[in-house]
Amino acid sequence: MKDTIISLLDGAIVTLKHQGVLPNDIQAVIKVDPTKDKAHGDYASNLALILAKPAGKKPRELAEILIAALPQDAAVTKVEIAGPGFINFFAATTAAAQVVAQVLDCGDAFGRSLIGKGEKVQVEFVSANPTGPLHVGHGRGAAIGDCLCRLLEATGYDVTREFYYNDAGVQIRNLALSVQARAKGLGPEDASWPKDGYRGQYISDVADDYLAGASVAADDRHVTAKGDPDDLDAIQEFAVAWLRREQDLDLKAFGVEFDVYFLESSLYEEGKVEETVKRLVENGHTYEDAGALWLRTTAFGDDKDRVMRKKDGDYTYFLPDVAYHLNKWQRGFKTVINEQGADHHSTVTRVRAGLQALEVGIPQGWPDYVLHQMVMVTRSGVEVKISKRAGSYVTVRDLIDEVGRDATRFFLAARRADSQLTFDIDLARSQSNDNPVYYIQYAHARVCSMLRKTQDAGQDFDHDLALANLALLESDQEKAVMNRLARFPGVVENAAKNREPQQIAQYLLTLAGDFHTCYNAVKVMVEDDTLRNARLGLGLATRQVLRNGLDLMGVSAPEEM
RNA sequence: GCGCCCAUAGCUCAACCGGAUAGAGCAACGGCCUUCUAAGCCGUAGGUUGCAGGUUCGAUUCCUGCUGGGCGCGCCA
Repeated sequence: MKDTIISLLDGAIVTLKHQGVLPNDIQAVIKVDPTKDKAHGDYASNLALILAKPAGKKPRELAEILIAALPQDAAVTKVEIAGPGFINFFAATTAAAQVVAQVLDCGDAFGRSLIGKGEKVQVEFVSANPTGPLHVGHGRGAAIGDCLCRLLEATGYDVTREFYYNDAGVQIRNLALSVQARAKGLGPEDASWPKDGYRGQYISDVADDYLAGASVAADDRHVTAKGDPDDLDAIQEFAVAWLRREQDLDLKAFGVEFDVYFLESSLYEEGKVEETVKRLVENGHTYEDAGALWLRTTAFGDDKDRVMRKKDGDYTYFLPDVAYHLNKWQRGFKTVINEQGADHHSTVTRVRAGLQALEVGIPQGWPDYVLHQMVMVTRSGVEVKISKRAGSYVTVRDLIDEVGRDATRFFLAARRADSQLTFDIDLARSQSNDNPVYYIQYAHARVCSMLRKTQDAGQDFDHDLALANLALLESDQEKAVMNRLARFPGVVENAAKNREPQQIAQYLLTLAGDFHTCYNAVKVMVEDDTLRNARLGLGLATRQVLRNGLDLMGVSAPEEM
């Protein structure tokens, strides 16, 4: 429909250029948008406003000329000029109703597109170090990152989900020391407890399993405990595997799967870190000062230079980061999106600067970042800060256990990444109309119920009869639903392009609202076969889009509630 | 002090690369279940989009300055 209108307007411009009414050199990107207010018709274009200046005419006057030159089309019943010069189009019912046929025809594919042309995209998200269970912040990253991947897949990209983690640094040593302390019967209150040791209950669990000689299997490793409390390296190996498994279980419970787990240690083992240093030094972007090796990142927009190699000879985290991203580039990812907590935003400029200094043709501003702000969890209006499992933070699993996977995913992905999020446990777990997840799922279940009812009555849905009678869907409420359905592909495209998963959540809420309104206004189970089937067709199309949208968020679409 | 992000109804949040009268939900008030699931619907009320300027036909959206909040400013990650 939208495309039809664009081509009509295009036709008008061509005609007017021929007639000399419009200058030939005029270039216009024709924009047609669905209207917010149905008094403005179904679609509107600001073309006359855009062209007014180059055409040397007043907007409303130009709008009149454009309308006069508009080719006839059965899909458009009325065209009006409104406001400062908008051209409003009223779609014929039959034309608008075609979306129902289209949705039923496309099924799961409705809303999907090939915009990405199979281009490889890598999305790195979560990337938690294996030092504890995943916390809410990781949860937000997981929800946003996974939804983003689903959006990119739906728009035709070849997506790789990647999880990067450090399995060897100072913090991992700290983990091993903490487990060792527990294995030796020490607690945080003891004088010899490691400085900055991890205190959660899970540390004791790891220690117990280690002493018991347990085996753990994670996605990318399998380790059997040695049981010797004096062997710190063995403890470390076991602890990392144990927490990798723990995080695997967190992610599994959350319904997120990764294609690649990338180990920071592999960059050292394969000499990638050394290579990166060498390249940076050769390019003349480094210098030594106070026993450390520095990279002149200020030459690439950073506000201070950064240490690459500490005076003790170890590298800072920053260097493997650069090596890792070089690796991504070398794997052929022209588009890489890093989903991270905004508390790490300072790494963005740094990593990009390092990549520029490599001088290997990586574009400025590569890779892309999606940064999410902090999450605060509240219960009964009070911030929740502790969890038995992890000690000082709320875990993803705590939330899933308490409010369920659907609500957790929805709540964490339904807000813009760059605004702070308050996760209200009471709201998320309430089985009531306060809860937006249920509002959407209920709409889906309602259609399913409707379908069951007709089947019970021996009035099975007649697909052909429905499609032949879509013109009967005449009420304002039905039209509102149809117009909403028609917008879905555009919303998906936009959400993917802008990397904004929350747009899907928002869309689903409005679609569910349109549907509930329609449900109350228009009865589906009527005697008239043609009418009943047409309406049922609309219901089924709505169900399909709700399902497709929920699937993009990784949220289930229950058949009954 | 410097950098990044945010500020929209009493509360939680939307607003589709600048569009028409800024929208939902919750909370408040008034209605709707012998009829497809009331986890729903209809109606009423609620706003100087933090403040002050600027850009233009038009600004919640873009720019500048301020105020308030979050995060960061390690040879930690």
